[in-house]
Amino acid sequence: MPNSVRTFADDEHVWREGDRAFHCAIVMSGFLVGQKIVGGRNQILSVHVPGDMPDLHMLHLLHMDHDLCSAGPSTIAFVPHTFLNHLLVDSPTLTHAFWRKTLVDAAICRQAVANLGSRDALARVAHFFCELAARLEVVGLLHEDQFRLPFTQQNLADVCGLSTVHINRTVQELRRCGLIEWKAGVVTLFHRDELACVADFTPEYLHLSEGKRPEIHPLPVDAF
Amino acid sequence: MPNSVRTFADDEHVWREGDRAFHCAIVMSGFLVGQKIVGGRNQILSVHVPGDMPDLHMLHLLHMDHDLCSAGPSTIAFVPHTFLNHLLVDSPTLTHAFWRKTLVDAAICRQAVANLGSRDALARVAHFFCELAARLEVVGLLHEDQFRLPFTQQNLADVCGLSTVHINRTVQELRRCGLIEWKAGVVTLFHRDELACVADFTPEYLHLSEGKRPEIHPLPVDAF
DNA sequence: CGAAGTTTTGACACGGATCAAGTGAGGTGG
DNA sequence: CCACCTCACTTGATCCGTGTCAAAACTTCG
Repeated sequence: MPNSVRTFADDEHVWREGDRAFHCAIVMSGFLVGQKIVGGRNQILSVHVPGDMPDLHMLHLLHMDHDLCSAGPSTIAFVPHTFLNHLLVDSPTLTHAFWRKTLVDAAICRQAVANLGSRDALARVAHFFCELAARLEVVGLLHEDQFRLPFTQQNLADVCGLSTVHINRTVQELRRCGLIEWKAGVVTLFHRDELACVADFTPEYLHLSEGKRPEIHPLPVDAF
Repeated sequence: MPNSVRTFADDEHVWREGDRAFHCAIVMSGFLVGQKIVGGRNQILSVHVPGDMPDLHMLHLLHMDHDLCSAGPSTIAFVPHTFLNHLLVDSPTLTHAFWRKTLVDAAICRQAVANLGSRDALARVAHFFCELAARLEVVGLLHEDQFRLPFTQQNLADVCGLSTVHINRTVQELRRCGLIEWKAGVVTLFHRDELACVADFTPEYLHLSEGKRPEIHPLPVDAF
């Protein structure tokens, strides 16, 4: 694919709200977050890990409705929309794959709504770690329940809709319970099952292990 | 389109979490909500108005990750996936339109994250009314800033992640300020601009008035 | 070594939850 | 047509989770 790669420092903007994008970003390394100032606070709407295409939706929408910003240093590849559009015209399969990717992002977003609307601070933070671990595992960035996370506690506060002070106390509680460690930008999960229990986390919404999309004329079930 | 129409009473389930769907629902009248029990509470993740296709994502995902449920009586049309898939194979334009629809739903979901994460009760409720009015206006169900809403205050509480008691007080405050009226299942917005101000509502994220998707070989800009 | 940013701690304030009781309004049966 | 029941809405009192403010300890880096 034709592409140009660019590196971003911590807290550098890839797109801003209102921007019109002519390229799709692909996270090669590091983390990107979708965010927006609302009610005087910065609210992180989505977290994107390597392999994600955080602005795939811009293929069909005219203007960004939030900022896209690096959290920690990251390297991003940009592919022209024109190229992708030609690709998609020729390949229904690829179209479905891309579409599906945006649908999984939407499912993750729905889960965030559930998280913010109905869980207390401890469960929210625990859920964040569980989800991130699950997603990083898929792309091979989780090693022995351990992963790099170049976030400040402020970032985590912006994800969880909490104050930094309270995030700090909540993270300490998770540490005290022996569930996680987080220092020098590295997170370790000590008891993933217990953490998942605290978080009320189940990974189904990530739609990870679902079989491939069936052919349009489905095969008999026992063909699988 | 081949379709079967069914009516649902208040609080009847269309799909449940884990279900596999072989038809797409289209809301003909009434309201559907996507919801999920989380942390002992019922959290409404999305609200669907007539014209919406609340489970369009099930064309590509295997299992529902939340319940779909009627709020108030509603009539729903069901179209077989097999039919839609054939339609989409033949029409890239329609594929883009459907894809785009799921992307707008995702944008609305992101806004819900912002809402729950960063706004206080008053702004959340006000935002809900603003958004719903804007969406109903598009489908011609808003008449003189007035629309039918067959919700209980409990439903609204589930949308906003608040208790019924507090929803009640918040709605009363909006009434006291002369911003809304809500009785007998009919909502009236008295000062939409002021309400939008309280809610910090801007409709861009609904991506309503954006021009149509340009052709893949774009025309010169002054062609519009 | 100093400066700036991040994490930690404590004291206190407040928004919203919870609990409990009371008021309606619509639906049903006698 | 009225008595009753149920469910939604309303109100008041109290409690708790989280926010805010302010300062101290620690880190990172120039």
